[in-house]
Amino acid sequence: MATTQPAAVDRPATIHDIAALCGVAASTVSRALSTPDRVNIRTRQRIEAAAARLHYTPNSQAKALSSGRTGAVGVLVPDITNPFYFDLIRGTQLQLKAAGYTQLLVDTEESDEVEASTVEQLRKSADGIIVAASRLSDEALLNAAAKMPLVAINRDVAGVPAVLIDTPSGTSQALDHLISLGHTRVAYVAGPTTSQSSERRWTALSLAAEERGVEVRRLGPFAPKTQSGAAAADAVVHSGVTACLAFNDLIAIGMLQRLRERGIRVPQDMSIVGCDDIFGADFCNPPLSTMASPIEQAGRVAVSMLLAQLNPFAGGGTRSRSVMPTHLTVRGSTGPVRQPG
Amino acid sequence: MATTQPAAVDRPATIHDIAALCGVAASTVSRALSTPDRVNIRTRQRIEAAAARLHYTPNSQAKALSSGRTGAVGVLVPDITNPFYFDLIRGTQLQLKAAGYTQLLVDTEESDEVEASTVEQLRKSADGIIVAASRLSDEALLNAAAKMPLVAINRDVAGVPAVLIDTPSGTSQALDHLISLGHTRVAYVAGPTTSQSSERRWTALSLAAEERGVEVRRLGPFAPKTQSGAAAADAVVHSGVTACLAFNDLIAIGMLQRLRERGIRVPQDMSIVGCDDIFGADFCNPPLSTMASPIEQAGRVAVSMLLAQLNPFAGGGTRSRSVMPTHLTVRGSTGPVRQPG
DNA sequence: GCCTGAATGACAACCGGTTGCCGACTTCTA
DNA sequence: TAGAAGTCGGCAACCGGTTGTCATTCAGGC
Repeated sequence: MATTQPAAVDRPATIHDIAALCGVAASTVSRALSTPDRVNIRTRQRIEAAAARLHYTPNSQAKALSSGRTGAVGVLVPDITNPFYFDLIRGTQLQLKAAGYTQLLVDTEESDEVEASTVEQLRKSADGIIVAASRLSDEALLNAAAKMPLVAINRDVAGVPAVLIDTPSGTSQALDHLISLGHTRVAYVAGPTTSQSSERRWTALSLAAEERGVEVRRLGPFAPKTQSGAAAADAVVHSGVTACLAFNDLIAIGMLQRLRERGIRVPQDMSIVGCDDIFGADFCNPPLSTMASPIEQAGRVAVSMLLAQLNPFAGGGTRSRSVMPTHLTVRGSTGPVRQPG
Repeated sequence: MATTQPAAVDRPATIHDIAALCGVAASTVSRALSTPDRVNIRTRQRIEAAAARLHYTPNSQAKALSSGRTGAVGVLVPDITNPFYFDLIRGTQLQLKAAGYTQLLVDTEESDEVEASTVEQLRKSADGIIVAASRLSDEALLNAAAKMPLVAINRDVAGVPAVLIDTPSGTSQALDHLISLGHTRVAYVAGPTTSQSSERRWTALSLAAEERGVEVRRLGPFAPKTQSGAAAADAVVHSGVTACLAFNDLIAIGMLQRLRERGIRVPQDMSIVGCDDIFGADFCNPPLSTMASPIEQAGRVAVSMLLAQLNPFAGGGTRSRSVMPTHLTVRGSTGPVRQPG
């Protein structure tokens, strides 16, 4: 059967096949498909019919090569398996797809070198990139942003368009919450020293604490993984505080486990506030009070900002900075301070 | 400073730039870089030096267009935010990167149509694809596999290379575990009807139950999300069983929450076994007994099988099927049956 | 009936590589 | 020293589109 078909070898159809079928030049086919106004409506309809008949799909490589636009956007995250990024990735994916772009997702393995080389490579194979929690130095990031359209997420560098999640201001909410429960000695369980948001959060927190006349101390740094939770828990207990803010939910969840092993009750003996409201924060034991942020939305916003850079027409004034609010979600891991004595 | 540089407009260097710099033809540069034996060692070294000086990086689009190889592999998952896929994705990513390939990750949104169109598109822009938990019909999948190198994960279709996770045999372990705890009435909380593994698991389970003389009943189907857990929990309670196997951990975790709301204790009043051992299964409340499988390894194996298809040399006999074992991990969600009366 | 201009479509160069083919130069052999 | 064999590098076509330029056609205006 199949062999009796006239034209179709089972190779994807090209514009040349369509051109031959319609008796026009390949360039006409190209125009009919990309700038329909440039071609007579009758010709165009013939071409469209032929394209449909041949199941024509444009070759994105060729398109990219000749037009310089790849239709792809790189999304760089430090660690795919960190649940924090799930919703972010989903947000970017949905928004990119809606705009007809392909998402190139890369795990940079928490490494600035991998990140740098990925950026360099993507410079040719993507139209722009979105970098979450970049490990690059300020100048390296600025440099990258100068070379190609780029939006950073959770990284604040002058001159680099960014979507920021305003956890610093969330920390004062969290602190107020703890104060309202009677806590006066609070620890901050810091994330990696390379994390800008950890730094900014600490700054905001210590400032807020000073204003309110409570004591905060900083512990760490700890890697943002559940495995670090044990060490963090021990450090917190040893420090003598009654409550703590963890850099993120992974650490907080790890702490929960360690504290249970040690027979320290949460929240009776220790209150814990996490950050990010990741998958799992609502069903761990006890459920985690945490600073929730609209991560998926952050992803979408980042995409919109990038697309605005890519085609400056299409309205939508090009914001170069967007701050997502954070709010405290109180669950079971925070409670009144234990009355001494 | 930068403006005083002679050649470099700030455009990525091409082989033509190198050729001009070395006084050779572009084709020679191409050969020096891709088939080094084909070119004199002295010429080659000059070219390599020039390439380094110019920070030359090959343009992958152009490479793909002319050679037909893209250096990319598509990885399709039904839902990126399902934690089950995290480790899978990480496994494929690591293995692909090690082999010098780029991973194109796509979320097919649980839709066979999206999946089909993605496959069609990837046919040109990737050298091969890995499809996890395909929603395609058997014939569609077979057809896709005929058109391009493809490896399926968790999908068993004759003629389609696959990595299978042997949960069916895991179910009898789980059943034995429950029987050893005294349970005789057990429910299977089924996943989507489109899921082949749900079907196979049910088949294996009902067979094992018959052999052992215990009663199993099937409930569902339920969507593989925590949100479905509530309905599943209610159905299980209503069915009068004392233990159940859930299609996956997401449903099981959702059930845990619902049961707690209803004041039904796990495991005293109801034992639950999940499947997949996803992120969160170890810290939910109570920690979930579950069928654990080496998902990351499954991803790696899938990549190896695909690469074996791509370059049939390089040894490593092309297996077309690989089965990953499953084992039961017992945690807190299963316990002795409650003595009636 | 001629001129102007818009509409239309063909031609060809180009994007950045790869690769088949061939000629020139070396080197080895007889 | 001539001829054969092998090395090495250049030419040019090609991958599948895009796009600037230009010739042709046709309609309308005078």
